[in-house]
Amino acid sequence: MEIQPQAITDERKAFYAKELLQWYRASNRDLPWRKNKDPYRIWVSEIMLQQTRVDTVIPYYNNFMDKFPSVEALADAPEEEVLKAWEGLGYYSRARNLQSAVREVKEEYGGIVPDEPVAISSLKGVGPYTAGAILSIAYNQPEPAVDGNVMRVLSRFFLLTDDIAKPSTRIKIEKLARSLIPEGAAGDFNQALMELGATVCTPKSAHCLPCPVMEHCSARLEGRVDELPLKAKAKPPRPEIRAAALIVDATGRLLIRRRPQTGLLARMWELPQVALPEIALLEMALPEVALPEVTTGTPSGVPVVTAAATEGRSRAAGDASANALAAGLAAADGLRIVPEEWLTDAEHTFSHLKWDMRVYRCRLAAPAAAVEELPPGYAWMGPGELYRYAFPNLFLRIINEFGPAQE
DNA sequence: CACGCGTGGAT
DNA sequence: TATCCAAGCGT
Repeated sequence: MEIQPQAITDERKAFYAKELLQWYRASNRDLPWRKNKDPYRIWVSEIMLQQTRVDTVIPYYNNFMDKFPSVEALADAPEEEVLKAWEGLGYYSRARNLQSAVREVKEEYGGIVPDEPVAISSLKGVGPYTAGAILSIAYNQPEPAVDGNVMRVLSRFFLLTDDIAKPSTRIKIEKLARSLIPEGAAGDFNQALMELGATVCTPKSAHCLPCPVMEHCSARLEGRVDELPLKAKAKPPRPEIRAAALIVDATGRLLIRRRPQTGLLARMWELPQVALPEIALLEMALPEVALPEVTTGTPSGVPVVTAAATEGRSRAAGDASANALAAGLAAADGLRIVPEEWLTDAEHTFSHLKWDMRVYRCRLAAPAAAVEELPPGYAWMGPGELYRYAFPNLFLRIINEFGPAQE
């Protein structure tokens, strides 16, 4: 580790641990998962807090604990209910892994969350950070819990210049963090590190004046707080143009589709939608042009939108994406639809992917008698049944604005 | 090790 | 508007 030789000394370590612990015990936040040390409650909170802010988690956590207050309750719940309780929180594999791991705890450990590093680390969704957090907070074991906060805070105090985006750096900082844990105070100390990072020593601006350890902080003493921690830039998300179909039948039911078992948004519900082929991308880039009114089908039998696209979008672009949507759903699922009206564009950025989605109001092309025979994975969602299906936020917003009333 | 995996707040 | 990034993990 590239550090100043004088930066890490027993004296500085002792100062750091003592001051930080005292600060935390005097001023820590009152959070719902701090009511008691129930390992299950700590566990759920740590999973929810992965890559997610405290303020976002709190309402989800309270609702989740109401619905699934114990290992037993969560183990016995239907998966759809768990996903529904996670709806909008993101990283949905966390929910599936959590329930899977809780079921293992019920079956293999008699419902008691294990208190040994090897056992707890073997549970699905429990990595090095979460294992350390549960062991230290619930069982007060002297295990480090190194998250982004801890890497930032320690990088600054001890002037560590390793790239915190690299996995190897986390390993090194874990060793340092382990050596800092005060006797008998692992839980409070680990939380103190994170609390400092979340409330004082924040990424963009280190608020040094209220910091309990500023007096001996190496980065501050060297005037290098703004440079640390060192972190490699992430790759920008890959753009993808898509089109979605909002289809409501005569009784006000919305046509929805369940996503695959694995991958992006696994097992969540969505509007039927496709990625647009390159040809559509090309046409969308065209300037507005005058086109003859098209009222009949294309050679491939795919219907063409007759209403001119609105909102500054060119006629060519609207037709191209709507046609690609109809062709795509026919090819992928055997679902025959007729696009009727452009509704809106929805942009959504994932960590690694950026969707630019056109949404069309469509109708089924199938004869009325065949409408009940849907392709596999498809379902009709009746009015007021939104509570039964788990959607990612992107689709929730579209459904709430343009879908049938949910009362 | 690099990448896939959501969402929203802060700047 | 663009960028960062938050109590990370699985593959």
